[in-house]
Amino acid sequence: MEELTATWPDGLEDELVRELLDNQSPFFLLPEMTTETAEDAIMNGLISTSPVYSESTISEDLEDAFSATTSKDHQHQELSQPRISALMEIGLNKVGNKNTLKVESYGNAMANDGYKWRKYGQKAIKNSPHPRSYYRCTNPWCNAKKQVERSSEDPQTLLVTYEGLHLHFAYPHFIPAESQPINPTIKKAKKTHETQQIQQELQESSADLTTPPDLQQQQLFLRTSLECPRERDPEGMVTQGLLEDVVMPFMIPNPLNNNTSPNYSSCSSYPSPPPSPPPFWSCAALSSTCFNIGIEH
DNA sequence: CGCATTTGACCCGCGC
DNA sequence: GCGCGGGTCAAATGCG
Repeated sequence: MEELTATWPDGLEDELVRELLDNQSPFFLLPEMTTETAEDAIMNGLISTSPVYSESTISEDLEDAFSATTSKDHQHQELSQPRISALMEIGLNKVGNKNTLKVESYGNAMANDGYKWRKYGQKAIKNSPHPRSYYRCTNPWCNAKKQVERSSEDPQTLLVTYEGLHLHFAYPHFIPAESQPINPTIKKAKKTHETQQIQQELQESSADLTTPPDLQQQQLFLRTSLECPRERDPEGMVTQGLLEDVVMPFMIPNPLNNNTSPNYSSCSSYPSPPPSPPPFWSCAALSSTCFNIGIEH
């Protein structure tokens, strides 16, 4: 992946960090920011102008921030110190090999983070009066997961750990447009078949490449993302972004309107074509990233 | 009826 | 090897 980031336009990585650190960024709307203000930001295109970042860029940034002492590159090290303090300030932490973002928020944003999750387990946690719930993205070809538990220190604080990608947002970029097989009228009965078909197409589309399949996908995604990073849906909403993929749902508890179409607030709009994510977040390739969200009432 | 949630069982890694 | 704890599975159940 390093060779991938080497091909990126200059400043792309730092821009991500700026977004991470910038409280004024539409990606990090402050608690006092009203939903209306958030809508304005969205409608004004502030959010939609975000570039697309790679999984490695994000994780490496966070990695840099939390392992400044191991930074080899001097220039990198210079960046790391302000990154550390600033990232810590907005609540970025690291849990094990995962990155944790602690964001002061408001309301029970976790109840609706804009994605549709299916609960697949709940466990009592030792030394904690509160159980931990396990959720998966309802999209069958999305590996995004999250864990939600209540903080033992502050019962009003929910600790949310994200892991994996909302990769389904990227599939439109993997799959050649003419081969997108999804018929919106076909429902769940064909889910398994469709999943296999997409996987097969993914393989076929990259069959002539010599790099490993995973890297092929990432490269393909990166390439298409960079070539058309402002792809918009018919409403003019951007269908790509990056960190807001995960973060934005918490910063805007009620994205635009809760009563919009299910496709808007849910990633479970499969098997219809998936390029209609919540419009202001992304198909970001964000992997193994853990966010720790503090909810305050 | 279809889908989501619940919940006990099971699996696996880790420490002793 | 064994026990423990975290993560996942899957049948049962609930709900719209």
